Amino acid sequence: MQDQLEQLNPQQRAAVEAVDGPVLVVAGAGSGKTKVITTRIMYLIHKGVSPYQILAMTFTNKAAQEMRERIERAVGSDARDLTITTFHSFCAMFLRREIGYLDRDSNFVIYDTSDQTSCLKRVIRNMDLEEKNYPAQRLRSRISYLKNAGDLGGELNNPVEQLIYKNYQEELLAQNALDFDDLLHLTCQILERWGEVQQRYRHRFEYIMVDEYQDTNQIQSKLINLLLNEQHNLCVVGDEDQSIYGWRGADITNILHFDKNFRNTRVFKLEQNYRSTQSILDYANAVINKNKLRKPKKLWTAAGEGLPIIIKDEYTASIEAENIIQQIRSLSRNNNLAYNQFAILFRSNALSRVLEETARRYRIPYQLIGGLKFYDRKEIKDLLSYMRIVVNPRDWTSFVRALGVPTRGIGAKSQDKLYSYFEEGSPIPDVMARAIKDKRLSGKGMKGLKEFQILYRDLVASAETDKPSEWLKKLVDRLDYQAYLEKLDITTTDSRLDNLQELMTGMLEQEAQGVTTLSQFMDFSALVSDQDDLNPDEPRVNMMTVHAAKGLEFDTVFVVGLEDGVFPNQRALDDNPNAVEEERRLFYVAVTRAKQRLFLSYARSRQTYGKTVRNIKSRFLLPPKTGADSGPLPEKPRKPSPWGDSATQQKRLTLQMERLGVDARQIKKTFGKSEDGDELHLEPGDRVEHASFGEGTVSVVMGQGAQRKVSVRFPGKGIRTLLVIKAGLKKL
DNA sequence: AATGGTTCAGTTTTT
DNA sequence: CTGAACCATT
Repeated sequence: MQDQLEQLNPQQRAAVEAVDGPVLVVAGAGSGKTKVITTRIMYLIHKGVSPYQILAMTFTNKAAQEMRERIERAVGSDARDLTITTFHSFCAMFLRREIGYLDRDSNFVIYDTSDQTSCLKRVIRNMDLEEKNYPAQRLRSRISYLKNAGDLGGELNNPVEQLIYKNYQEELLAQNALDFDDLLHLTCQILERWGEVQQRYRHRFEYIMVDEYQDTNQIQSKLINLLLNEQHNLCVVGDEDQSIYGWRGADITNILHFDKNFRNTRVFKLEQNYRSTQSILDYANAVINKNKLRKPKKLWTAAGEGLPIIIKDEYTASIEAENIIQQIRSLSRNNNLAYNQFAILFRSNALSRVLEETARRYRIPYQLIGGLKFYDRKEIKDLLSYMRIVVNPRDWTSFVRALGVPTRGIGAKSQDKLYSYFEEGSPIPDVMARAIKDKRLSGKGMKGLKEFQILYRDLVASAETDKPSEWLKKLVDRLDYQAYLEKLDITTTDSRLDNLQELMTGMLEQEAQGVTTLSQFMDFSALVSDQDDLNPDEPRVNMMTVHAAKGLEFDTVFVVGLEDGVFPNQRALDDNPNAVEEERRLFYVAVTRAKQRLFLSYARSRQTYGKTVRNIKSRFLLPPKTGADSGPLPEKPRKPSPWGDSATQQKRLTLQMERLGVDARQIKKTFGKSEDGDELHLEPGDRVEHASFGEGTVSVVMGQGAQRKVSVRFPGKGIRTLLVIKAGLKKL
């Protein structure tokens, strides 16, 4: 333990050792925040606190997993009893145990954003309202905002909307479903109303820590208060300058007023930055200094001045993109930087198009992070909808979806008829039985419904005996889902089938971790994001929104589209000064992602929604220290082939061939036997070594030959799925 | 009921 | 430029 403490700087160490009472750690960007939290937890364990009594809340699964693994590496199996989870997972687990207090069934399903929208549409349809006057998506986000801001239902504009809201909640109840926000609300409700439950949890968790506290909203802060006992052993870590989720109900005053809300708060400021050069930090400090809603803080580094920041004024967005891609190409060559050391950040996803096109044209590999989420994809949602009605026979939203995949001759009118049975309180199996008995549907629809009924029975039976992965395989076969996808759109079938394979892999991985029921898998799929899917070892340029980049770092960062109306966006400019401050914090987050090089650019004109728009440069841009806008960096003399040995060369060629769509067998032929993934015999449980991840344990093996893939659990890096021929694994 | 063509509105998203 | 929503066919 002494070792761990000595690795910390004085402020970090003080924050770690201050274990009792309320503690606020103001952790600037790149100041070693995760290290402080994990060391603090180890320190608590070292001092004799039972891991069972420690709770750490994060916002993402990725953060939670990372912390758990860091601690596991240091303290071993003691880490198992720690509760390190996201707010939503914590509440889901809590409610599976305790929702009975509210007279509700613990088999509830969790509705994601698109389920919520479908459910709202059902409600609006039931109310005989014009759907175009009440756009379900807009209402969904308003309702969600109000729930998060702790302003339950009171602030909707008009009586009709309030009624929609009321009916929506009733519909969720009838479907035995909770939306993301309800997870938190119902948890708080139970803790508030039942003292004995609250006592149980308050005594269980003696020490509570909250990560990214600047992003908590009212309901989350309320939850923490409900869990906290009279000792007030609460440590929150965050940075008000990185609060960028206000539009979702996050309340920056939670962190700004923390020391007022808790008397005797000890405050520790982490201002030493271990990520960026001094020029980057100076720029970042100057940017954020313009904000009023903050407490003074100044990042510094021992790393030295570094390269100047470069600001570029471009005529058009395509020229901007072109210059960036060329810059990446030459930096990569001259400084021997792999493509994944670069990131291009933008304010909104719409800006990514021109960058993608340019990267493709120059054959620079890239990966776009964010966009459509894995579990939001049609093919995934289709199959999950079957899974969900098996687990929860009241999930009408999923039932309707499943009925339409593949099409069974049951359209809106028939759905309405079926719904009338559901409204009377029948669960889905009864709805089907009654509709068939009463002959409520005509010809085609009746046939479809009968087939569905049999399928449903079989799926329920299969769920009781089979492992989730076997269950899924049966489902795909029974639906002849591949044929359905081909008929739907042959051009997308391949990628959709890949996604199905991915779903299968995810399921096998979960099974390897002890998941045995569909219900457990469903919670997992509802509560993960695919931020975890960011593949840092692939040598590809990263493109993402600034929101998606939070918490990440890259050697070289390009921030594009720095124009008034784009970044800051128009909405913020039309709104109040606080909105512009949030945009500025977003810009601050963007620039603090860079370790060595930072390029900022704006274009005088850009295509928006297919129209050419002229913009002026962003009010956020400050002149760089060196004065005038600089040109490209002076190029270093070219080094001889930076790509090293022939094995690396071969890997690169393989990658390139794959990108060009060369058949796997052909690749195998080109490189001979050595590229056969079967050569290296691996099975679950094997220990392997990877060049950048280090040692890990194989959890799943799938596919054959050149396509053979393995999932490996690397402590500290999570589970990675790797192609055997590409990964260069060494068996230990 | 399903399909194909038209019009129309639109940023950011940890769960 | 994109998807969602709407409308007119079969």
